[in-house]
Amino acid sequence: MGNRTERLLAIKELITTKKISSQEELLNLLEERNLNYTQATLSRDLKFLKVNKISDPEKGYIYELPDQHAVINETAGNFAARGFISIQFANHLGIIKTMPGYASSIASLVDEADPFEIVGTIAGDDTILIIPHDNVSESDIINALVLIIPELKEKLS
Amino acid sequence: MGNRTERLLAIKELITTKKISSQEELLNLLEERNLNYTQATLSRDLKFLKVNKISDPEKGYIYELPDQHAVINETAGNFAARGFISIQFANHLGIIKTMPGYASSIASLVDEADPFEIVGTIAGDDTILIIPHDNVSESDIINALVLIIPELKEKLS
DNA sequence: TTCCCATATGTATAATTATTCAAATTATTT
DNA sequence: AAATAATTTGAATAATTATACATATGGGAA
Repeated sequence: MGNRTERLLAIKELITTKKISSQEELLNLLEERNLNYTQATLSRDLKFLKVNKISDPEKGYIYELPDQHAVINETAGNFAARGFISIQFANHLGIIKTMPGYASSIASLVDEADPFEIVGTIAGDDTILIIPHDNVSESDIINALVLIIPELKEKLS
Repeated sequence: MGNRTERLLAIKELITTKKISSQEELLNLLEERNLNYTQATLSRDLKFLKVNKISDPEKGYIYELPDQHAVINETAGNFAARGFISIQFANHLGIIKTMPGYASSIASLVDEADPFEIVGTIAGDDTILIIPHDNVSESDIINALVLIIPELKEKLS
């Protein structure tokens, strides 16, 4: 034993690829992969993975991973917040680091909101350059960002 | 006893307004409204209403009505629809033009929805290349897009 | 009305899932 | 390394949820 991680990955894969409606069913599928555990462990795993049980026309109820919906579910702000990594300042300029691919969409949120603290932005793939107006402090910029993307609040304090 | 409808309405209301994590809990809340039933009936009601049980940080798992998502849902779609400008086809490839910065986030919606018409996407800053499977028509692609982002419907007809 | 038939519900129980407790394993500190 | 703490797991069991079966209720059809 001892391969909790392997088991959790297998569970995620099985849940996304098959319609599974009970822990026993899942248990058997894991067994086919030589992952032998008990129902108790599975119960804990499902809770850990925050697996939901949702209505299904075919099988009554089936397990589903939580982010299935979360993706669709997402607001622009959540989307931005997820990709946001950090902001630093150098020479009166702000540099936001994002996850790959997120920079331009986050920057465009800033541009659209058009906060008066900011002249403009330049976005690459994972970096945004924030160009502030004169006499605008770093904390002004941060406050403006939180205003535009409230979901960033936690990451920025 | 004959007020099944009243009971079902009460259940829906209770589930949307409170975090309820067991049938017994729900049973007691119904009792407070002079709706006296048994757990068996509730079990059937929840199945009838297609109520899901989803992970909740506070209470472990709670009941949730199935269309809750649909509403929030709109936001990601609206976000995408707002940035969408046009789609054209050339050489069996689709080219979506978006407002600056929107390309990658719209493309990721498409990727995540994974429609079987589409092999994959490549996104720049304001352009997405859609690579369809063979034998897929332009209108198939458009229909798939509308499925993924219903808000696009008006723009695409 | 009387006889069906479909639906709704309760009781009892089966099936499923969560948890307690102890043992084993793994990680951390001294 | 030894000691200690934290984590993981299984077995047994508790708690929760679903269902088989019986009974009741209400709505047509004859």
